[in-house]
Order: sequence, then structure tokens, then C-alpha cells
Amino acid sequence: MVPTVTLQTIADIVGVSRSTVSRVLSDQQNHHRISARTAKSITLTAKELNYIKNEGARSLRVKKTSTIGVIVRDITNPFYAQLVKHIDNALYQEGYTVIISSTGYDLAKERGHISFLLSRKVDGIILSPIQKSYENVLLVKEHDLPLVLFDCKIDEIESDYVVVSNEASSANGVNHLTSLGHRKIAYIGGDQDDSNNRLRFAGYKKALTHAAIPISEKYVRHGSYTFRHGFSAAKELMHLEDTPTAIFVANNRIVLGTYKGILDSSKRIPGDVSIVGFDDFETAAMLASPLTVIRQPLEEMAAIAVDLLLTKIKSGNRPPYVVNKLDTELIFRGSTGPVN
Amino acid sequence: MVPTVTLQTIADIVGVSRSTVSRVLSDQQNHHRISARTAKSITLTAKELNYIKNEGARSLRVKKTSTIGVIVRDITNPFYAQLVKHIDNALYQEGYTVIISSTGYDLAKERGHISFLLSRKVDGIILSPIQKSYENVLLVKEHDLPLVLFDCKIDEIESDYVVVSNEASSANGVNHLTSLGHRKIAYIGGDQDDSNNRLRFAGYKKALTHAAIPISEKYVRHGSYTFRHGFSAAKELMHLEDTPTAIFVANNRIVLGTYKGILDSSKRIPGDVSIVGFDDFETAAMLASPLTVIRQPLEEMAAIAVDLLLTKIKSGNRPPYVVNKLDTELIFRGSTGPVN
DNA sequence: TAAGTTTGCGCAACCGATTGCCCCGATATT
DNA sequence: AATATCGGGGCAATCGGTTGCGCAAACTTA
Repeated sequence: MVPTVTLQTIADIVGVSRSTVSRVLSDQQNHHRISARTAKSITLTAKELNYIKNEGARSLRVKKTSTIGVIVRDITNPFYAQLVKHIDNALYQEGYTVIISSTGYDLAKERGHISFLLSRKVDGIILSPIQKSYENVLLVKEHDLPLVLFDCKIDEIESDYVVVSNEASSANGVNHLTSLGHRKIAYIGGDQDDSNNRLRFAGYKKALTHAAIPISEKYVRHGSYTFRHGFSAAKELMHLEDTPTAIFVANNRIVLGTYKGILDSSKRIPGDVSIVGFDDFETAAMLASPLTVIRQPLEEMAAIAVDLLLTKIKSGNRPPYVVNKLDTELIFRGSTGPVN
Repeated sequence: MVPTVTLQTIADIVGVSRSTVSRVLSDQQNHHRISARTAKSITLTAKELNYIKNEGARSLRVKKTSTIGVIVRDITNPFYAQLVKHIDNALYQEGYTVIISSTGYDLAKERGHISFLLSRKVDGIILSPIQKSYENVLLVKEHDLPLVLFDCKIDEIESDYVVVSNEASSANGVNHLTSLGHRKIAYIGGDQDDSNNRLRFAGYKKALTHAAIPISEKYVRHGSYTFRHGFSAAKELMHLEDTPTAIFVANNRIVLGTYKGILDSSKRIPGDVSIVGFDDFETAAMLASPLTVIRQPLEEMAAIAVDLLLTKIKSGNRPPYVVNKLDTELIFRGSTGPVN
């Protein structure tokens, strides 16, 4: 067992007090005059002993941890993985360390992770909350911790937000389909409690209405953001007597299932049915029918989230709150074509 | 600003001492007799004030943090994302919280993250190290911190390991190709410093030798675990005068590039060239030519890594060290076919 | 040479929680 | 009535660093 090296260890060896060691190792010699010899001797023994400052102890005293918590719904979703990577990079630049956690759409785990972050006294949280319930978000607010929510918009909660223009983006995607002549357009979406899903669905409806197409319930499949849901919904749609000629899909996980479900029903993409998906991802372009998708500006979202959070931290978590709504990009690929 | 609620705050309100509050809130009333009335009153006010224990302070005192650091090379790689998810789940069950970080194959960041974990006094680390240099790993060992390395094997470092049978697995994959009649089989791999790459390459060579096929340098492309490398290597191979009829690819990122590079060269899969890739992933089965791949047992790897680590923690980080080598599974799909 | 400055560093309180030990009052025992 | 015993809880040290304040010695300055 390696004995723990603390300030005192070094102080004893060098023959000075803890204070002096602390000052040297915190590089605060500017304010406190310490002889070059003492300083050198301290840094040297610190190196020699592999001294590492106990940040826990330090945080306790200075009441800040220089760490930020980032909680996403599902780290295995490349959308979040990418986002987290960019957030991590940006925060790293600013001298913060990031604690990443993933809830897997489980409220209890979300609560657990938030409690953890609170109990570790992180300086701020960037959170993509599960929207089945927002009590966990309130927990953060109750503790007056700087908070940025992203990839969601909870009307009941005042906070900083980073989102994309979900409604307009979807409308844009669906307009693309109607302009190709499609009139039987289905919607496969996620959780009904999810604000993204609601807004994307709203955009879908708006575009249909704009094209004077009635909304038909039989073409609408809310569910969950999973491959499974996309798969089964697609198969259901393909077995309708009056099958849709196009499908708008609200998320990257669902769209893979949808894709598979369609092929499984012996339909062709885009020959029999066109697809537009929300979210771009690496393999979207490499499928047999490369997917036409709505791409979210991941890096920008991350940068803005970080920026908002740091501003809040520096301001002592004071209002105003800002909702940042970013534009998306429609990437045309091979999964959409004119209606037969 | 919400004033911080501490044990003292509660103690003052209830009219007892910090000690008593601590004992009640730590559920240690077994050892210390505290009247039911006092206890109830304490828990009540704690709830009311939204008290959250300062884990930093607690850790300082009890000298353990109940948190584990997990460092992977690239969280955007679904292989690691999945692994991390499983590790997180397993550790969560055991009452640990996990700090995830991703190095992006950057040694400086790896060092930064390790330093962070050391300074936060995590109870243990699960690490998938960058193998360009292993000084960072030594850093952990110097501090005598329980450590499990995974997805790598560094001969110079004694430690617990979780790996797959890289050599045998590759040989198996390549055998599949030779048994289909292929004799011109290329290898597209990752970093030469990487133990996985070396072993996978060794397996490749072993299988060729076994089939009495000479190793040809022109068919071997080491590089990096990136899409880009896979793409350019594939294009180079496809422009050889004597193009290979099959390619064995050492990782999931590379294989996507390889796939794209082949199609870009107007070759067909598996008509002109067969592919076997290391690592399975969600979309592998959904490409125009579903990929034949070697699947690693992610969940099992995670479980074993966690198990090894917890054992080390409980034993006070004492030897012996164990190297756990797991078997893989060859998943046959459409990207491999008989040679023409 | 006395007074004023500067240099170099230590003292001790503090951050929030834990815990070994002690103590007081009340009831039980003899 | 004197001694044990036990229920209920406080004291104070401790974990490792940080920091306002103070102080002695060395050096200037007049």
C-alpha cells in the first residue's frame, strides 16, 4: 500500500508549513512571497513523491469543483455520443472536467445520476431529460445549480435550452415528400410525452395541411425511440390495405427499424416507399438506399450549451433564461423519390 | 441563492448535535441508540430542506468515494458506447457511480482524465488505454489504484485484463474466407502499436499460412481505426493490378470505410470482393451487403471487468493478476461469398 | 541608529461529514 | 441507599487543502 502523500508529507520533508506548500503548489506565489529556493524544493519533492492534490478536499474548501455533469438519455445513440464528445471537448478547453452519465430512459437512474452530481457538488449540469416526468429537473433547480437543458423543451420549466427548430424542420422534410407528389405520408414517432416528438409531429401535420392533405390517424404511429418500434410500425403500415407511399420518421433509432421493416415487407426504397428521417448518422449514407435525413448541428449545439452554462456559472446562476433554437439541414440522399 | 444545507443546519433546527444527525442519516442507529422521536424529526427536516449529503466531504473522511472511473478510447464508437453502458449498469447495481471519459486517442487527454480520476480519489479504474505509450497506465499503478485494462494487452504491464481471443478469432474469420476458395486476401488494420491489431494480424497470417498462402505485403494496410483509413486502403487495394478477392478488416470503423471504398471503386460485395469485419454493430446487418463479422461478447466483457475490479477493490488491490480471454462469435451474413 | 519596508513564512480557522470515546440521567439491582 | 446498567446523545479530533492575518528577521532609508 502506497502511503498517501499529502501537503503535510511534503511540508515535513521540506521543513515548512502546509500553507507554504499549498501556496507553491497552487502557484499563488504572486500574492505570497516565497523564496525561490523553498519553492523549488517544494515542487521537486512533490514530483518525487508523485503528489496529486486531493481535489475533493480542495473543493470542500473553495466551494467549487470545476466539474460539470452531462446527462444524456442514451449514450449508445450516436446522436448523444457525438454531442457528448463535443461538449466534453469544449469544456475541457475551459478547464472543466466532465462527468458523463446515461440514463437509458430510466427515471430512477436519472434521479440517481442527478443526486450523484448534486452530492458531488458539480458546478453545473447539462441535461437531456426524460420527459415522462420532470421532477428530476426540478430537483436541480431547487438546489439552484446552473443548468442547461438540451434536446428538449419543457414548457413548465424555466431554464436555458438548446434545441433545434423541430417543427419547421419536420415540416421541411415532409414538404420535400409532398413536393415529390406523395400524399399518403405516414409518421413514425417517439414517445408522446417527448417534446421533440410532439413538435416534429406538429411540423408533419402543418406540412400536410399546407399541402391540403388530411391527417389520417391510421398513418400515425407514436411509440418509443427504438429500433423495435420503427420495425413493427413499418410492418404495420406496409400491411395496411392502403399503404403509405412515404414515411417521415422522427429519430435515428426508429428509422433503422423502419428501414428494416420495409425491406422485410418486400417493399423497395424509394420505389414503393420513400423515407425521410430525423437525425443524421454515419451509416445513413451507406445503406442500400442512402437515407434522406434532417441533420442537427451537433457541434454548434454543444458549443452553445457549454457557452450558456459557463455564462450561468459566472453570473451566479442568475436569469435571464434563453432558449436557443437552431436550424437544421435537410440532406438529400437516395431514400426519397417521386411517387409512382 | 439557496443557502447550503449541511448537517449543522439540521442539527440546529432539531436541537441536537451534528453527530446525531449524521448517525440518523447514515442509518447507523443500530450501533448508536437514538430515540425514535429524534430520528423521525431529523429525517423529516432533512427531507423538508432538500438535504443532500456532501459526498466530497464524506469521502474525505471515510477515504473512499464509491465511484469508479471508466476511460475509453472513443465514446462515439458503438463498441465502446455499448461496453460503457454495460459497465455502468453493472456498477450501478453494486452501488457505485461511474465517471465516464473518452480520450479520443489523445495521450494528453488520457493523462488529463487519469489525473482527474486520481485527484478525485476514485476507488478504481477501468481503462482501455491508448497504446502509443503506456506511461499513463503506469501513473495509475504508481498510485496503487485498483485497475482493470480492457480491449488491450500490454505485455510490459502486470494488471488484470479483459480481452478477446484476437488471434484465434481473426484466424477463424480468415479461415472462413479461405474455405470459400479465396487466396488473395487482404488485411486492413489499425495502429501498429495496438495490441489488438498486432494479434488480429497474427491471426490473419496464421490462417493464410495454414492454407499455404504466402503473405503478401501489398495486401496489408495498417493505419488507424478510422473510416478514412478503411476507405483509402480499400481504394488502393481495388486499384492494384492484382486485386484481392477478399478483405479481412480489423475493426468496425475501418470496415465502414472499406465498404464504401469498395463500392466507390465500382466493385461488388461479395461478387468481386468478400469482407469479414471485426466487431459487430447495429447497422452491419442493414447494409446493402450485410456484413459478416466477428462479434465480441460485450456484456460478458463488461461483467467480467466489473467483477475483476470489485475483487481488487475488496482485496486491497493485491495480486494475483488475471488475464481474461473471451471467445468471439463469427456471424455469417451477406458480405462473404465464394470466389469467382 | 532608530524607524520604516520588505521578504518569507507560520498560525489557526474553516469547508462538511464521520466516529471513538465519554457523559448524564433514569431505571434496575442488591 | 448505594451501585450497575442502559438508553440517548454530545465532544472533539480528523480527513486534506486553503487563506486572512500576523509576525520576525533582513534590509532600506534618513
